[in-house]
Amino acid sequence: MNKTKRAIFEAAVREFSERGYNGATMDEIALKARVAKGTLYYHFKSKEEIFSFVVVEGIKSMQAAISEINEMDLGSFEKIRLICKNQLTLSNDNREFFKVLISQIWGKENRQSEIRMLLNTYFREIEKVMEQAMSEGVVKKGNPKLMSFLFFGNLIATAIYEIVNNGVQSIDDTVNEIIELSLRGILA
Amino acid sequence: MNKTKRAIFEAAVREFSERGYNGATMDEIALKARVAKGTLYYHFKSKEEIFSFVVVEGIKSMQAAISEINEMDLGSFEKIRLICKNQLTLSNDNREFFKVLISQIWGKENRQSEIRMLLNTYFREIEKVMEQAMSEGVVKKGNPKLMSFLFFGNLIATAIYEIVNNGVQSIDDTVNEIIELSLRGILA
Amino acid sequence: MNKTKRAIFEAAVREFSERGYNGATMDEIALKARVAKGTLYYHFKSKEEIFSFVVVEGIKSMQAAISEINEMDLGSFEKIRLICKNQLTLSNDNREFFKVLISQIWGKENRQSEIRMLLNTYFREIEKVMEQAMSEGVVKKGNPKLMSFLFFGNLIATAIYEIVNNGVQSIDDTVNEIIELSLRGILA
Amino acid sequence: MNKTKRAIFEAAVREFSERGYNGATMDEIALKARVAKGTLYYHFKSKEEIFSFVVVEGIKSMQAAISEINEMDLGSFEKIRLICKNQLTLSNDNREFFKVLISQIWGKENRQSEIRMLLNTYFREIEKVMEQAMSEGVVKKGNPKLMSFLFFGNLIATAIYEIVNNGVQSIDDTVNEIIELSLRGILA
DNA sequence: GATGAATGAGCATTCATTCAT
DNA sequence: CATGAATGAATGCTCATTCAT
Repeated sequence: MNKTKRAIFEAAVREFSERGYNGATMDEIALKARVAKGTLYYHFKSKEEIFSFVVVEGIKSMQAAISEINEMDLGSFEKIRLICKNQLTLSNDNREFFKVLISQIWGKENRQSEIRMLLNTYFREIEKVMEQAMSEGVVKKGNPKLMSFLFFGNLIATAIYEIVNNGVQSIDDTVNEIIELSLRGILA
Repeated sequence: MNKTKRAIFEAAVREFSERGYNGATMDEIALKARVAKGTLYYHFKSKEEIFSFVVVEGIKSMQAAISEINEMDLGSFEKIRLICKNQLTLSNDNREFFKVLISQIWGKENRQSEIRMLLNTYFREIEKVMEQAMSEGVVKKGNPKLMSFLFFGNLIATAIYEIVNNGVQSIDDTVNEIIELSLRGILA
Repeated sequence: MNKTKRAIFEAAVREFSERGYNGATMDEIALKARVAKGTLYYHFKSKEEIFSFVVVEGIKSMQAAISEINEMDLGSFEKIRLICKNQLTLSNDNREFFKVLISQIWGKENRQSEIRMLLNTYFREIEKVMEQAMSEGVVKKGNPKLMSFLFFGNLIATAIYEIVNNGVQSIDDTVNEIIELSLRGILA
Repeated sequence: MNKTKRAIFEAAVREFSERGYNGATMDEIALKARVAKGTLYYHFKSKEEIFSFVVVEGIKSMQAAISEINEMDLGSFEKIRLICKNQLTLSNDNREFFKVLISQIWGKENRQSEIRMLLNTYFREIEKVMEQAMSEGVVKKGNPKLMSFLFFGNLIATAIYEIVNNGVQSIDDTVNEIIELSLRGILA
């Protein structure tokens, strides 16, 4: 990705996360990227294409992080802990992108179906970890698919938590608490 | 709410959930409600006002359900179980509205801040239940606010689960599994 | 056709004839029709639709004129003479529309194919007259289709003649000369 | 004209004839000519200049053909016959260019006025032939200017005939029929 | 000679809102 | 109460032209 395209990419992430897909304007993306509006169209065919690019890149990098951990020589338990921490931190560091993602899961437009498909491959990655952990007896036997969604729900919850009470608690503390609650439940 | 206003309300919920706030059009709402476009403006001041109305009504009814349960003569544990089940079912039955809600939590617009404020009062309601449960020793001591967000995260996760694998599992089974996992954690 | 739609129609004929399809702008049509730009889209779906409407209406009225003459109780020779005169006058009176037509016969766009199809039904009308005249022995046996095209070529030639030497000769004189030349040829 | 310029010229003729002046794009011309867009501007100052170049070249070659025939040692009658055949064939062989020409006779733009001026010199050439033929008694006394326009109208009619019924009749047959009809008229 | 990235003015189209009936 | 024609600001997108390499 060359310099101009990267500038557009970064501007787009910010704009989409602030205004959502429909609220975002090409004028504003161009302004934020400090290029002329025509330049957007030199590098991308349309607003939708910029959006897709943003989403694909983002999900790619979240998956890449999981794969990396999965290939480490660690037990299932440590892997799960590490993935939790890693993904929570990642979604927090790229809060802007994450908001784009979540606000566009719903709905009937093509780009929205596309996001759901991409997310599915992401979920499958989490599922695999859960399945391994189950077979190792680390995690209760159960529905690994549902677990992967709950995991994702936690990411979203954290994102909302952050946006509603912005910055009253360190992200590290939040992450640790969430991991504890998810792993061991809330009952005394 | 008279007949026409109710028709507009219901049309609006559907339209907003299908297209999001910006994607929704007054033309389409009028069409779905089978009234003339001008009629929308007789009953509401603007698109934003219709949207607010939809959101306030929805959150109101979710809160009402919790209050009702809270006033029952039950122990903390049973209350939590009941609220879980009730809210998961409610968010599933009103999936359309729920999608509107989630897609609009993010962003800087006024209506979005307003939603976050309304949600906060909802979270506070959940928090109270958690606090009571903690003082009764039913739930681990911890951060009740965070717990209320994780609870909400589970609602969202279920909604996504439903939309992605639409209808492969009965909602009752899903609800029970989620309650188990949330209460007791995933570890073996 | 109500008042507003008529105003748009007339503005469109002028604008398209002055600038061609691509050169014409919706802004200018709105200006000429003295309505807001949005009004164009209240009455027509798109620029193409305005264009189609203009063309269909125009060809319709040229065909109507021929049909009317065809139904009169006249001999073939008189009919041909009358149709020549009538169509030449008509195309001259609606020079603006006629220019729109001719400039858009060529090319691969949908609207252009559509025009050619409409013109074909027009040509067929002329053909019928020629066929009748042949069977009555008034016109030489030959290719009636080609004759109908030559007839149309004469209309165009007159239009060009008018535009190049604008107004140096009365249209009536021009018409009579053309009829003579077409009917009897140029040879001495 | 060097190789690159010729490639651009030929690409331009095709593009202009397919899309008209305004519909044609520099991008597409560059693509068709297999050169970079900037190269167009190395060889021509602007889109208008390419267009002018195309038109001037085309009319030049049609005039050249007439002059050549005019200089032959033939009677008026033979000359007219030869010119008819020659120009009809030429306009058919360069149908693409011819379409560009006709679609741009109309309208108020500078390039369109320019075309009309160039055409006038072309018409004058035809006129001369007619005048000579009249003085020799080969052609009826009359308006030689109008005759030259009718002649041009026949070229156009043939072009339309060709485009509408593409290729159902050999061009040679069409040409002969047209010459007959123009010279001797359609009456029996 | 030739290239292609970058530009920005211009354009078709959308849509929330108004208002006379 | 209800309507729907009319509005015009806003927006996605196109494309001729420029210019540094």
